[in-house]
Amino acid sequence: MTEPAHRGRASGTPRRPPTIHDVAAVAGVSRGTVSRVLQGGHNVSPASLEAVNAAIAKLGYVVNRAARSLVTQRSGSVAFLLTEPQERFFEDPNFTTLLRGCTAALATHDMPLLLMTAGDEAEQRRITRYLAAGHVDGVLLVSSHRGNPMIEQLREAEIPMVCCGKPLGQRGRVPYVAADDREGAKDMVRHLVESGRSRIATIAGPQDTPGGVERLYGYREVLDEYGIAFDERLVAYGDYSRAGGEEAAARLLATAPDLDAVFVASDLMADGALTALHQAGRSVPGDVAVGGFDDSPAALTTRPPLTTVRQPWDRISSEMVRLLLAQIAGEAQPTVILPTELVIRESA
Amino acid sequence: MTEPAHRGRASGTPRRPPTIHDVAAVAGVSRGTVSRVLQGGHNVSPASLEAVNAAIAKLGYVVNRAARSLVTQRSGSVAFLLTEPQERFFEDPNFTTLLRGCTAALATHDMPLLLMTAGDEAEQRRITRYLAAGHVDGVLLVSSHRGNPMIEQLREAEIPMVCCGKPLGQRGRVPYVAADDREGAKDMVRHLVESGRSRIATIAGPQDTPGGVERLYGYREVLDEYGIAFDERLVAYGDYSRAGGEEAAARLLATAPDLDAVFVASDLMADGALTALHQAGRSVPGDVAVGGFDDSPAALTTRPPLTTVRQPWDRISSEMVRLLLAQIAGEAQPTVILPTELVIRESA
DNA sequence: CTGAAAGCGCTTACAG
DNA sequence: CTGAAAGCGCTTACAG
Repeated sequence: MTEPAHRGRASGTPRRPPTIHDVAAVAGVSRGTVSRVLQGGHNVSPASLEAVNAAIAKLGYVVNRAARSLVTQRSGSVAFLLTEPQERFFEDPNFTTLLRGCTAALATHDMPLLLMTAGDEAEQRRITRYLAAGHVDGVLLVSSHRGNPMIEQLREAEIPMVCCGKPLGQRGRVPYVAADDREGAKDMVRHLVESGRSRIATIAGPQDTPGGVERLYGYREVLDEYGIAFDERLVAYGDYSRAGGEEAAARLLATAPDLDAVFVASDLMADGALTALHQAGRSVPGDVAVGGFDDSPAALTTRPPLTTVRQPWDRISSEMVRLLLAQIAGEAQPTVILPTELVIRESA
Repeated sequence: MTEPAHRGRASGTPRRPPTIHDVAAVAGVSRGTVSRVLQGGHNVSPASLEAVNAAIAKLGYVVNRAARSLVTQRSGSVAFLLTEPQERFFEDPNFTTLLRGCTAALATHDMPLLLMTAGDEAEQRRITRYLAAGHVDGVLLVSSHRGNPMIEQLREAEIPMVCCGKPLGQRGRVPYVAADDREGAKDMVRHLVESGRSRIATIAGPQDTPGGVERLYGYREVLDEYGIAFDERLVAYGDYSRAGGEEAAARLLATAPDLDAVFVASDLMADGALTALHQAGRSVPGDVAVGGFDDSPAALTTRPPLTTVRQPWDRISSEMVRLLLAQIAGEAQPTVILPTELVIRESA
């Protein structure tokens, strides 16, 4: 058996990892055969296969991805792109759960995740350029607000992409993965009605986000179902933040002091609403039942713990990765809507 | 002026971005000259420089990083590596702040960040292999617990690396960036003493983490400073979690019911301690002063808001990136210890 | 200051 | 099933 050609490595010289050439020499085959083994071992004799694998193990060979990328025109990596201002994103526990899930799902395929945040327009341009240049094979896009210009640009560049949540105001069809916001909201509001509440208010999210729109639709639909008249005074809007929820609840208390339940479109806002209710001297759930949305960690630390709607983040992330990889492989994939789950705790 | 050679692009054929060859053709120079412009424009005549830049703009040329990497043996990217079990990491607001800061600092240098999490041993092996193969130019390592095997392996592979927080139990010197835990703790305990507290307890972090050890040292040193005898009954340990802080506080209340202050080694644990104190009927800061550590978002939502020690996360992340890039450039860089800041609110 | 040429480490038709 | 060879898009001495 031939020893691998030792590359010179004077002290100070950075060590060079073994190449396919070294593996071929040790295994006694051509580089083409080594490459075929790397590609799955088709059209390779058992003897060659074994020799190559032994050589790979012996040398600790790892493929040079840059070289592979250069010929395959694939990077073997995927971008996780945030188009929200960063602060917001990193404060939202939903999003960190999503990031964690996507990293894990991609690791399964030995694909690294590039984290990119496009907070302002200059960054959006820089990143669009980067992505359009083919530095990644696809993009996992998180953008909750309507009219994101990057989506259109990425589509024009024909970069495989899947969004988290339905992208609002998009002409073309962009595949996405989302929880069933409307059904989730309906489950919650039905629960409120069935438990005897009659003056049910809602704190909706921003109306340029899919969750803001859909959860409000769900609320209205259940009211219709039960023949309850819709009352504008029972609707307030928040920005998904704690402070926003607190202010919205205070407004509701002023316009509709007789409310006996509030469906809040996020747990963070629900936490804020709890504070406002508390300050107004209303007990929860005695005087007012409160339902949240997300089942975020915050839902467990509020007093009382929040009854809420669980979003299946683990599945959302794994489905996003699945759709993206399929798209990269050239298979068109339909959008996926995942069911939510009503989690009953103490607040409603 | 010569038009760029249009590459055939039948419908369905993926579009190929322009290459250095196209730029050279449009600019009327050789590919070598285009490359020189890309490298900074040294040894290039003003006329050529201008022609090349115009061609680049006209074609929307972006360098192919895979091709560049192949020859430079540099990837132009950096890994952000987590060796903690993922769940913990993503729950800790300090860490998400760190991740955000590093992404932003690297973006400045047009370097993407690869997010990798090595939760178990299999993942550690896979990732060590990946990194040792030279797929990144350096590693930003977050690992708070003693005796992380990856650090040693990465050192052996001679991969540039900087840790967040002092890596405990490392033979060789690994450069790191950290807040001055001990001084921060001393500031807090001094504040407690100066405000008239005499039975000052502490809830320390795990003793296999630098923050756990150093903050406890700081506590003891200030006691010595003031000639206060150290009392073991005034020390409890937690795991940096809310629940851990609550349990530790309950234990302290049992062993030292006369305590009038607690220095807690993290805000999350302090939040838990507040709950325990509350349940025991102690008022804060009336009966017991509580000091935290981190100045995390949670410090603002506790009741009362937490007096705490701010860690300079923005600077920690930018310094980590600075050290790493210098190391990649071949310049040895010393460890950096950053000052903390006492933030006085209502709890102490 | 500039061009021609070698070479980075792979993959992939193409012959055989 | 296998090897020889071309080529992916760059960078970098080397001459001039």
